[in-house]
Amino acid sequence: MEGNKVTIKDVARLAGTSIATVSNVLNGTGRVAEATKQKINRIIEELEFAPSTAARNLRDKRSSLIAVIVPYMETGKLMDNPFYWQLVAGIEEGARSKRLQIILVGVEPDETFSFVRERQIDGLIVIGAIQGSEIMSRIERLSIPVVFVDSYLQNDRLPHISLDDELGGYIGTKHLISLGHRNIVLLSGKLSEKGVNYYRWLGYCRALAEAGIAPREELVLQEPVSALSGYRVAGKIAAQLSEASAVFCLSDVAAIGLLKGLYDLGISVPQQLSVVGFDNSLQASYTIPALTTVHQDIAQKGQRAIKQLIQLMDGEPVEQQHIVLGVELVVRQSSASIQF
Amino acid sequence: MEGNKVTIKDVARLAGTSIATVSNVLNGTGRVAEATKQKINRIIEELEFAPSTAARNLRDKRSSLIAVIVPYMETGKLMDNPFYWQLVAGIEEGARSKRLQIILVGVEPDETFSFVRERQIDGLIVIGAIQGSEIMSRIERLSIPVVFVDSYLQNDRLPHISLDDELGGYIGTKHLISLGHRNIVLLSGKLSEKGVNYYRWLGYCRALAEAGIAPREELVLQEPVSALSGYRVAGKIAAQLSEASAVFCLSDVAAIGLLKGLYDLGISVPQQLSVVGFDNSLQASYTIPALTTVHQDIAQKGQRAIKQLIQLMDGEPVEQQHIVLGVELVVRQSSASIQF
DNA sequence: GCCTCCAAATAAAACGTTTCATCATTAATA
DNA sequence: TATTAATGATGAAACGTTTTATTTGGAGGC
Repeated sequence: MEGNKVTIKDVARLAGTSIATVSNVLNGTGRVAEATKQKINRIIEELEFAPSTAARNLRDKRSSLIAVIVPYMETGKLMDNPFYWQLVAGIEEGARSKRLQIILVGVEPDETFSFVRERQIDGLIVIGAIQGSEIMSRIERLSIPVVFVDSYLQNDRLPHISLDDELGGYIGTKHLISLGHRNIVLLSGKLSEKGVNYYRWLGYCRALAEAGIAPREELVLQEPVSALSGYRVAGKIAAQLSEASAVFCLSDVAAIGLLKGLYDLGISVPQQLSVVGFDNSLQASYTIPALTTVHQDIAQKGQRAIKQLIQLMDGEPVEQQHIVLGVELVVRQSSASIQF
Repeated sequence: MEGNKVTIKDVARLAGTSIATVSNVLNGTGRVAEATKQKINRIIEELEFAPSTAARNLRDKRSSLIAVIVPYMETGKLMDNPFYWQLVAGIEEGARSKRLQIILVGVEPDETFSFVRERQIDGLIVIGAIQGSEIMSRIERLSIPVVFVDSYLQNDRLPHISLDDELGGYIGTKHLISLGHRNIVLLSGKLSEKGVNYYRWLGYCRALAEAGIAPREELVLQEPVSALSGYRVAGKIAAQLSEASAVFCLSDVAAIGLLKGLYDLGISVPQQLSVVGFDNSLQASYTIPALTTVHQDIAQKGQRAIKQLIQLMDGEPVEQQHIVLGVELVVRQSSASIQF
């Protein structure tokens, strides 16, 4: 309640100094006598004075706010894949340690970014932007520091953190091939948008080619990334793709749905069908059977993104514009040698 | 690029009017001739003028920013339970439709909230605050609209959205009792903090009492809410609690871990042990066997929270200070009649 | 032709900071 | 003692809006 907000003026008045001096104490700038400093600090404490960010922002033309752009689904909600939560958690952690705050913005690929200029957002982290989308040109005109995550851009000079998706697709597939599988279904998201799925698919193709296996288009299923998709695909595989002996899902959530679908159909994993996921999400080790999957360090992805963004914002040169994080195969129980 | 930001002055100059008029056009206030309005709008478009939120905030003493306080774990990251993501997604959706932005703040129970005053945050959504924690008195002194979610407060006049946790605990337990179970393990979070777990536990006790079953303290396990906890508990049950025929987990994540732990130990669900979860998370229908669980509408929880907060911020009277959402039992395959 | 009234437009203050240039005081140096 | 240097403190401008009170310029009424 306390009526009106206490301002720097109140502090100055009570301390018997000028507001400039208070400001100096606040920011550790200029020279202030120790005694004065102490006195002012005491009064600040007493009054519970908190400097107005709005005034600072106006003065400094900065907001110490960074926006994280998360894609959203047709339902109007943020993507429900827990992957994003882990990513955001990583970002938030890094931001908090630098006393930055993040604003979370769900945004449709081609939506306007006016809020960035209006709010004088200091930096932007964009998750999952895709080549050629309107978003890119919009962002470039903003001329603020931006770090892309999991985005594929024609312009390689833009800072971004991504994964070696192609390699991920490759090692997942190769693993299955080395187990004797030749008819490997790929359960992917849309390939037309050249995003992460596309590159993982390239890796899949490379592994097949290397093994002398002709790629078959009907084995590549493009479905929304969700558990439900995986579940439904199980039926499709049983009905139309009985020759398949393995499925490589380009996300763990889809794999989880698939495992369940197969279970309901009485198809045993890995005896009758091997399943490999992608992400090594928190859930991956708790599926039955435990999911063999391509590991990525999601939290680190977020941390690297925020770290690079902060460097950019501080005007420090960034050592690497494009950071590609590694992938690693985690073999668990959902994949096995093909049975004859 | 473009050098400096374009301000309302630039617009006024080019339109040959005063900035006051431009401001009026911007906000639809005052009277301004149609021709002038058109001209100004054209110029705004042309210049891509975006009014400075900082200046507005300073003027209006508002920020049109609401903060969502999410608890974080000892690791320094936001809680990794996907539950929070669904909740935040619901909040974000509601906020976006009102052109509000949310800032996501990970905060340790007793941390300072100075940023709220500094940023002149207009509203606050606090998730999972508990009675008696320092947080409460801090928040009250802020005197801004606050909506609590999943929080238990001594002060019932504070607006909050919660679940009928007691009932949830009751129906989950009752379900198991009706299946003939009498030795029901409760896998809970900490009960000393009187949060959601505490009230669910009360419901558990009530159901037991109603059935004339004496509560046994050693059946109530207080563990961190995580899949790993659930997994470990499986071992404990096998080793020390062989008389138990059912486990009621107060979160789906823990149930998922438990199912896996039991599977690894060769204990079949539901034949040897029934398992019931809580939340009906997205994963619940994909476990093997599918999880019987107490359903709550998480997204709605978030939406109601933001809706109520907006009402509060608009100064509208809120119909109900304390909204209690319903729970519902979803019976799937992880629970069954006790086998003799 | 004078007065009143109304629409349209505006000047100026206020919001709460930071910082630059300046000033006062004391200490150090010649 | 006179000059310079260093320290500590300050006044005032600037940041970009919104809003209140005021001004301007006609149009209508008499």
